[in-house]
Amino acid sequence: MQKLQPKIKDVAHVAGVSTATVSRALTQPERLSETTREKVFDAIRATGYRVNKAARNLRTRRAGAVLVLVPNLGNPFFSTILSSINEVLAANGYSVLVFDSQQPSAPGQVVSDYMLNGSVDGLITLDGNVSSAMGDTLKNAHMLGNVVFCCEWSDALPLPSIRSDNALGARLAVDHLFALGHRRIAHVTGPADNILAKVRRAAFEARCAELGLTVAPEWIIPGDFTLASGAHAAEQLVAMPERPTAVFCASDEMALSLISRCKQHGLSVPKDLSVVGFDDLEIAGFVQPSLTTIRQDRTGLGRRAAEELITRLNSVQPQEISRIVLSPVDLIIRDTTATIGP
Amino acid sequence: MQKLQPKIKDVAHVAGVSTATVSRALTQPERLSETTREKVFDAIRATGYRVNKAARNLRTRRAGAVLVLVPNLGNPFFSTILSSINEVLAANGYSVLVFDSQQPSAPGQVVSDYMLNGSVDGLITLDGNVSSAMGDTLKNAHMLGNVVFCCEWSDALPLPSIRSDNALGARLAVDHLFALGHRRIAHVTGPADNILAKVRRAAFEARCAELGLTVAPEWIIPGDFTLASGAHAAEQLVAMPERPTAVFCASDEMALSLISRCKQHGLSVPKDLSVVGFDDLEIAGFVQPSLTTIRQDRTGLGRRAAEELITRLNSVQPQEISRIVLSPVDLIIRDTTATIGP
DNA sequence: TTGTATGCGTTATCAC
DNA sequence: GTGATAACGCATACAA
Repeated sequence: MQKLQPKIKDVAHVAGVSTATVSRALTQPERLSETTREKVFDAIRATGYRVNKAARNLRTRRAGAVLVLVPNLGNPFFSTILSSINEVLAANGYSVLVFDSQQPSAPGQVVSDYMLNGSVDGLITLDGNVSSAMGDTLKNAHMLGNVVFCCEWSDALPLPSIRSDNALGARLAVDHLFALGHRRIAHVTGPADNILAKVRRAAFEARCAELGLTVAPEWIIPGDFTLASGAHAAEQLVAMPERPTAVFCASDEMALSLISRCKQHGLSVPKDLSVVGFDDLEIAGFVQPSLTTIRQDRTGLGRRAAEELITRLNSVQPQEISRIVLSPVDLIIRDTTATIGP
Repeated sequence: MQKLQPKIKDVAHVAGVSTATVSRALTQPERLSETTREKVFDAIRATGYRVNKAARNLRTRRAGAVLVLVPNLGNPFFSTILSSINEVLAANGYSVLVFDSQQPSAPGQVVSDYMLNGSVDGLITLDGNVSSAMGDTLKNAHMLGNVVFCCEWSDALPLPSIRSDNALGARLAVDHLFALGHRRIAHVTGPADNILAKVRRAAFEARCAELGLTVAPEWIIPGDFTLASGAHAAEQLVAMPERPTAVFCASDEMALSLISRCKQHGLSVPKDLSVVGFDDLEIAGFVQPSLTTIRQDRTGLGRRAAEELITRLNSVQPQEISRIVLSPVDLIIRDTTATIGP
């Protein structure tokens, strides 16, 4: 005895009004007289009515949903941001669809589909490596105005971007180490094709140059943001004949595993080596020694990206402009950095 | 000059066939002759047509989407699982909607809405603390058959549940410590209302009893899975007059911060205290000393939960049965456990 | 194998 | 302030 989901017609019948009135009660209640409005809401409660999302979406040509493209969902850095994006969007009546861009299926294709088939109204991408093909597709469909970058970005696409002041973060790290007396500073990078890695590395090198510091080529150690690459970087570091006295890692995860691996080699942090991370993951404050790092306002990044998108979705004619919002970063001084030894 | 999104009618016109034929080409291409099928696909390419999801959903009464309810998206434990859920669902043509149950809005209400208004076809919940009200609502709508638990579960709802063998995990931990000579073993629990915490604690106590070990009440230290609570537990531990020689933590995060805090108090792990965690987060293998822990197959949990749900969505009449799938756990012996000192 | 015609449940346009 | 009615774009029962 399947009891069918009540529809707007059933509510109208119970309330003794037309379907149009029920619909209005749902979408613009202020336009109804108080008495009919209450009649309708009573009927809605009585019938257990829920609006059919598909029908509404079809009619209004809106999805009430947003897609978030995440590079590696398993990374806690991104999932925290996703959480705050979810919070803001949910509060504004939007559902959140999520897609991991690490998946086998071509992400650009998938994302375009979501946008073009009306599954979602907009896109927040935490992945800067979006294909230009995707950009073209969305542009042709006049949907490029509903895309916002968060954290990462692409210089090829002139879109709003909410990001940390990565260059400042790198400078803060270098300045801090410099002030502690360090003159031989290494840098563990992120993936070569990652925009964050590029910017942080460039700023690191520029600041070192400004301070008159020489950075030997071998001190630029390639990493990829992962724990494993941090450990690998440590191996290279300890093997250097003239070891740097400090290292700036482009991510906390690399910094943490680098420190652990250095310990295994008998190197003491910060006595023998000062280490600065980037991100300020929660665990950075709970390890021993606790990690000096550059804090990113992850919650703020997600929140502001979501707000930016909502603004654009609400505007009649979304502009394809590359508004850049820089989120502040802070140097969090903990226990992995110290003045250089004798 | 907004170029309107082409519809099925436009494709039909270009291909010189009826709209029904175009629709069939999309949904059951094998039922068309090869020539017309190709004509249609050519027309689809030519027009840049994409099916309108809302219209299709309205017509088919399906959403092609699944909701995943996550308690604390920011927790890497859950986000890894979400990632593998995403992978399986995407491969099967389902979109993934995500909702963080930590949000202010009443999760049960929100989840029910998603299910009842047709936004999603099914639900995978990683949160065992779903309200019974939600259960009732879904049951009334005959939608309870499309819900699957993953990791956590609720004894009040007879639903399929993909979970780790938590009791075995606790036993493995105790047995390992016992074999190393430990007789005074403490336990840091998860939140009191969490089903995983309950099961792990009960199994811990039961195994200790079986082995003839006494567990002083104060050795059961309340935690809540977080880093902060692990540090707090460490404080209590070091303050004990007759300290246990080993501790089994209900999560890796608690274990990691407990170890760090103990170090600050001059306690050496594993010399003065052996520690076993639970989860096997990736970082457990990258800290120094590396963490002995109980591995959960997070990827497998997510994958199997997704597969279970898909099976049920494909079945004509989903059963409301409480099929329990136990995912194996493994003791991963690393460096935080050692034989008891003299 | 293909075409015709109807309806999915809602909102928007127009009357009243 | 409210009601009748026509779309929204697609999939399917039925015909051919």
